[in-house]
Amino acid sequence: MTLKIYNTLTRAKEPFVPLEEGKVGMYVCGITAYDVCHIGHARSAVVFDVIYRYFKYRGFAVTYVKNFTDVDDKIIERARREGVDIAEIAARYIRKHNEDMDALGLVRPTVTPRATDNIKGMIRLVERLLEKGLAYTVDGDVFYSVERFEGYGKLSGRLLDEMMAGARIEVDTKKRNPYDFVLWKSAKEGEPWWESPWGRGRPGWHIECSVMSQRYLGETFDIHGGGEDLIFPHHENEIAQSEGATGKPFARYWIHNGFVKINSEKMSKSLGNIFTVQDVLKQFHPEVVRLFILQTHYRSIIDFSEEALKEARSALERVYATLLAVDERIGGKDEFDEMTEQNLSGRHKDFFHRLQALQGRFVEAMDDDFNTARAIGYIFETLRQMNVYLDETAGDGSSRHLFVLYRARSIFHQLGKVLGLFLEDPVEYFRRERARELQKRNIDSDVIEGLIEERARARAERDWSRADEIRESLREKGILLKDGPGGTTWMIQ
RNA sequence: GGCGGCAUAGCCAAGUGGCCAAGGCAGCGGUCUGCAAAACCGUUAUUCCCCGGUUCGAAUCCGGGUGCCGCCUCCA
Repeated sequence: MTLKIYNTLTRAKEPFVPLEEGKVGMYVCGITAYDVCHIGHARSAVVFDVIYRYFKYRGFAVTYVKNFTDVDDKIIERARREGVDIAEIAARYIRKHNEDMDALGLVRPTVTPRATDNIKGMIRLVERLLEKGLAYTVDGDVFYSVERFEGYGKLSGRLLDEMMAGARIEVDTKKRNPYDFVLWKSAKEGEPWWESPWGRGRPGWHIECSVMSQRYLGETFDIHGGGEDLIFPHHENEIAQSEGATGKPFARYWIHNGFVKINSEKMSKSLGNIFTVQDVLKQFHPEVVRLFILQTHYRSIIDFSEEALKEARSALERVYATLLAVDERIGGKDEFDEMTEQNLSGRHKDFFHRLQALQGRFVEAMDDDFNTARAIGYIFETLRQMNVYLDETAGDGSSRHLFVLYRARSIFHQLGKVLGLFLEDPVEYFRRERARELQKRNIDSDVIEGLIEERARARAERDWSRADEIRESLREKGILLKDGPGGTTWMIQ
């Protein structure tokens, strides 16, 4: 089976053939550290996290590089406003970024380089571009001359001539072509600077990615990723810089994730509809957020709303409810060495085969341009079969039955590990979710317990109207009671 | 103006030439229950925006139309 990837560069799904067999080099544009991460960052991060995990699942040795931009106009602006050093701003938002990403259950990349640790490399690259006549200097600024690079526009699929026709372009008399971009920017008074052959200044936006990708992955590498908004101009410019300097192909496969909309509107500061990762994670379990993201193909637009998150939560709860049932059935037993498929028959064997089929279908879906939506569909299909199997085998304590359940659980964990889902202990999952909901609603569990006791007394006296009254009053607060043989338990809707 | 994307059930969303058009949410029916809820099971699109065309056969390819959206400016 071949893994296929949609390559923005060719606008087609292509079989993935790594540069070096069994290895993948992957560079993803990280954040500019000037503000907290929002749900759009979360989507991109989760998507590439899953791609990273899937490559590893498929047995590749992956080098995953994700950079931090820690010098930039927006950082400088923020530092000025707060009256602190840019390093402080960058450090603060890198820290917050890491907290958010850890909370979302992301695997840390192999390397997370920072722009300011690579200034020398950037200067060398700019010098190389000047030597090749692809760049020019004006008053301490260095610009890339897009007209001198033949392939300019190949990633975004636009031609310089066409763009010039209608675009709004700021008048910058220093540039020879409006689409020339700055490689090195001279420092104004009060701005951070580094010494360079062109005087004190700082790097332009795009140059860091050319330098850091090359440093960790080589001049040509397998995969470059980021949000679709980065296609132009950022990634286009990276190609111009890197290929212009080396004369070799830059990234071979370009992967771009789609945008997040908020309640059907574009997320933007002016609309004030930016949801930060922190806010969302206060409301929802990280796996709910991941499931929400991964239920849509990564290249499609996804519409974020509280409603959509709630739907994802309902779906995730079903998985944990089943895993809980499986855990309860299995108990602590985990020795099934003597069991094999040959010991199975009937419905045990049938379900066992379905489990094995799931693995194959999962890989087939993921191989098709990381189709997590389809893969998750297969998982839910198997989940239903698992519930049927659990029903049919109620009361069965045989070791062949427990063996099948044990395998089911481990397959769910194995596939879940690729998606970053279903990894919590089910008991712990429900405990945490209940606590989260109580806190959100500011309800004290002692009060609930008290009412339940009162209702238990009423029920013992067959005072159904009083019992129903209590149930109803709790239901109004979103507390649902469940009467079971061991007493009454409750949950939050 | 240029480039590109999308349109599939009440909602979300897979599917890009051929088994009954995945899956999730919601709804409905059932199991269970003092009644419920939760959970579970079952069920919900003769049809894939419209009109033509290609084909033995199309949601899937081609042409036209309509609607929505993104990028071209910092942006994941």
